[in-house]
Amino acid sequence: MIENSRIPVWIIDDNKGFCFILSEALNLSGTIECQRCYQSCKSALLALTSEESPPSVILLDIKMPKMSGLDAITSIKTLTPATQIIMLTSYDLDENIRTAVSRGASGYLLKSSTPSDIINAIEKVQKGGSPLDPMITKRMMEAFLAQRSVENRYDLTSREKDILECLASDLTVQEVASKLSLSYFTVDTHIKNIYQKLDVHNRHGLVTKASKERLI
Amino acid sequence: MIENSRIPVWIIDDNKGFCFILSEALNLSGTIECQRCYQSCKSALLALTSEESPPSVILLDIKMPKMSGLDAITSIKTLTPATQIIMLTSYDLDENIRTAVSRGASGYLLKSSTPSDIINAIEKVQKGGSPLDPMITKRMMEAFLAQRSVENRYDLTSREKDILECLASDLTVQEVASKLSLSYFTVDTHIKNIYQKLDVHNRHGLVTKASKERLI
DNA sequence: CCCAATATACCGGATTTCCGGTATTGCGCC
DNA sequence: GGCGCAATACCGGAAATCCGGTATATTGGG
Repeated sequence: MIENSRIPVWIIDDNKGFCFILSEALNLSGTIECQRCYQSCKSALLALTSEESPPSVILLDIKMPKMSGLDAITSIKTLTPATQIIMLTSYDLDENIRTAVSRGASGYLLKSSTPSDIINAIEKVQKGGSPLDPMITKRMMEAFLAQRSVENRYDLTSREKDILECLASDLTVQEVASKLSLSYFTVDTHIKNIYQKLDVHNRHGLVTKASKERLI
Repeated sequence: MIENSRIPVWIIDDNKGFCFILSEALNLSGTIECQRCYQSCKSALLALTSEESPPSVILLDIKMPKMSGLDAITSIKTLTPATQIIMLTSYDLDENIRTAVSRGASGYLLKSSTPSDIINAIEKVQKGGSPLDPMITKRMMEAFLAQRSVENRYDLTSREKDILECLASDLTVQEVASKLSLSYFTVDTHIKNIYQKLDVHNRHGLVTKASKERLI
């Protein structure tokens, strides 16, 4: 069963030379068997529909003539859902990454990766992981941080967030006070503090800012 | 050239009986030649990849085992972009319609359509039209209307829209007045009218409502 | 030509918000 | 134990908003 334990992999990339070299490298690893290389999505999809044993992992380029690798993801995932897809491409545009991940790609590597990076990624994905290029990881972290909600961005306390919530949903100070079982004055104080933190000076400015920067 | 002028059509629907009947009906029309029926997307896609002469029009069901007709649209449009797709399905969920149209379907009929409806639709799509079930058309109109922006939905006058714009961007009544070269009282009057139309009673309520329903 | 709608403008009183104070309690941390 | 911070609470005056009036000029359509 030693040869059966090797992970079956296909490569879809219109660069024939790249396919060949990578294929050789993968096979040298001992744990991976690169079975096929396709230069177009169409031929690969055709093989997937007729093939009785789909690969465990597909390495997929984005920029290819005719059908883009991004579009191929959906088709592959529909035809053979169990096949894991790792994008292996030169393009690191945020939009491409988002699209790939949302369509079902499990990993995203850049072509600047070394063969051993790719081998690691294939093994990782086989274990249910999501291998990402370190550069991509960094970018995702940044995006994640950038998405911090207003409250966090402005260091609002949890109580202040409660108040903000109420203020956004059209209640008077008095109403907020009863809703949260607080004194009118307490709410007033909180509001003053929120205004200071968000650098606004009235209710509509607050709502506008909060809704602009997402939240509410 | 008489037989060549007939429009080549395929049907993809897992209901074999339905395919057969419809196929007969289409062929009786004289203008249409129903060449193939497929009971699954997979077999149809396979045929499309190998076939040298794809059909002009495909009638496509949504609910099918394995691959949904909705998912097939993308693949068909990639493989043979010139092929027009008409959805022919029992499902009239808005979400399905949106998906189908966004993925490239040209028409959307319900299975309650008569054979002559379907024949008309095929001929219409061949001429570059977008045949839609009357029911669907109605629904789309409603959605279109529902998408009217707040101002339109609430019949705001153009001046009121100006004011609303300013109010949303954190200005006091006084500031709005100078910005638009109006008297404080005029702006105040407009605001009263806007409040009445939008059924709110204060600035933050207005901003909240406006931003919730898009705008700003 | 008149009417309805729109835009403009004004008044005054009630209500709400804004803001700068002050103050107490509790909690975690050095 | 003291310090800082968060949460609670209160006061009062200034400012802004809300609202129900009233009123005039313009304009487009029947």
